[in-house]
Amino acid sequence: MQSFTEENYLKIIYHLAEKTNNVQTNAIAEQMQTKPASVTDMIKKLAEKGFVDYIKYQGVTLTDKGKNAAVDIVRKHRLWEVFLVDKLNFKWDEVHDVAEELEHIKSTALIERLDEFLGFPKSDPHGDPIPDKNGRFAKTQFTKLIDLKISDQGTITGVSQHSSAFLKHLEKLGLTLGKQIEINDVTDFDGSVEILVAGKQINISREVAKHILISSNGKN
Amino acid sequence: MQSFTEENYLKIIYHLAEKTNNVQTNAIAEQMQTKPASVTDMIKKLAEKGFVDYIKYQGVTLTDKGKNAAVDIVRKHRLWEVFLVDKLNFKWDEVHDVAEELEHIKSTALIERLDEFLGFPKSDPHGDPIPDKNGRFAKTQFTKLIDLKISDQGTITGVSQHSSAFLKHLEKLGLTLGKQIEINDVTDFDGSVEILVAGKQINISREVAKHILISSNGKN
DNA sequence: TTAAATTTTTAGGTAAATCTAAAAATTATT
DNA sequence: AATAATTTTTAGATTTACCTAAAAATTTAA
Ligand SMILES: [Mn+2]
Ligand SMILES: [Mn+2]
Ligand SMILES: [Mn+2]
Ligand SMILES: [Mn+2]
Repeated sequence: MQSFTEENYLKIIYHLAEKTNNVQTNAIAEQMQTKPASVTDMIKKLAEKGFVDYIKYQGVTLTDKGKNAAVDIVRKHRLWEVFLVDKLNFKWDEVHDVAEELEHIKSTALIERLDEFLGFPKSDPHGDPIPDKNGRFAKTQFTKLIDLKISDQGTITGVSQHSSAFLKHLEKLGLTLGKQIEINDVTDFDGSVEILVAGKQINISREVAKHILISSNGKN
Repeated sequence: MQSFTEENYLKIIYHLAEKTNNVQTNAIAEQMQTKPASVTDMIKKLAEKGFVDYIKYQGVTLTDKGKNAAVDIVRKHRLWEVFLVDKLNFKWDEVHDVAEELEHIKSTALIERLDEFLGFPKSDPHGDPIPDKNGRFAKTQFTKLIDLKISDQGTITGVSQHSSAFLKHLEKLGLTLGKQIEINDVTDFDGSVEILVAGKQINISREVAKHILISSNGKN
């Protein structure tokens, strides 16, 4: 059984490992909003407990045990987010912080019954996949909207940024999960993208386009 | 904002204060499963923060601020218990420990929406009243089953013991909330009570009868 | 391939919540 | 009222998760 803090470290290491194999001390510190020295302390502890493999100065990688623990927390986080949106009418930009707390509740029975109550959802309100109780989930292959070419079409199926500000902005633009879009033009001046969504033509910045994930379903 | 630990102290002091006005250090220590010396430390802290009035060697009483904080935690605890039983099909003997964790989640929006989702329940699975968002609730007046006389009738509306062992035992005997009972006899030998419930005559020990709460609705 | 910049670790300390052992105050009993 | 028993507090440590400052290792750049 891990502490609240250890769980947060494991989850953050897990997410960072999606990008780079060896996760650096500084990267963890930044995510945990703490100092590198504190991270080193915790890393040693996690290594001792068998959650990570650690070589001094070389960063960490999760062991199987560590990966399982991390995926379990991710599963809880995302299931609670579904609960908040589907059952309690939270908006997709309001759920993250509460889920950060709820994910640490320790009860296998609770999370399995919650999963059932929600109808075994496959993805959370931000389009992220929800691991099943064995930790398995489909690693969906998304394209970033920014990488599409003119006249490409697709469906919005995820976002790679979960800040409330970003999500509220998307909401206002009508760019929510499931929406069909088509690329009309890319502005020379600032690289902003003209897209067609729900019959309307709108312009979104490069920064926004970078964080919208599309499942392509048309002429490539 | 109080810590997890402070919240537990406040809740326990609140419950102990339902019996005696001045709550003793040792009583708190027993409930918190900790040592009296630790309790003294925490009491000082709570007094400094204005949650309790404290006179050395005289025990503590909650201030209004402390009472409000405690009632808020009780409200959360009981609402989560309702959620677990009504929505996730937990049994009434399975909910307490999980609710002990859930009660510390800090989000006013969450608890208000949960309350609404549950239909603003007035009592929890053990018959305990749920404070509204202003901390108000009816202090229901119960009689202990043990205090009833032969031929008295009533409805089971609560229990004053929440251990899983006790609740499972009641379940097996068919003594659940809402059940009508009538006192048939009190055994001279061991003080055990013969009661009529759902057409059947059963015998319950004094110990069990002490912890069943009845709202009388018949010949007194 | 040195020197500079960056990253990471060590050393030494703090604050919160706990503990044990012993001292002090209160309450109960003779 | 004196003594015994109980309750409560103090003193001094421990553990966890932090911190700052400085040293050490690694990486990058000249
Ligand atoms: Mn989230
Ligand atoms: Mn999410
Ligand atoms: Mn309970
Ligand atoms: Mn209850």
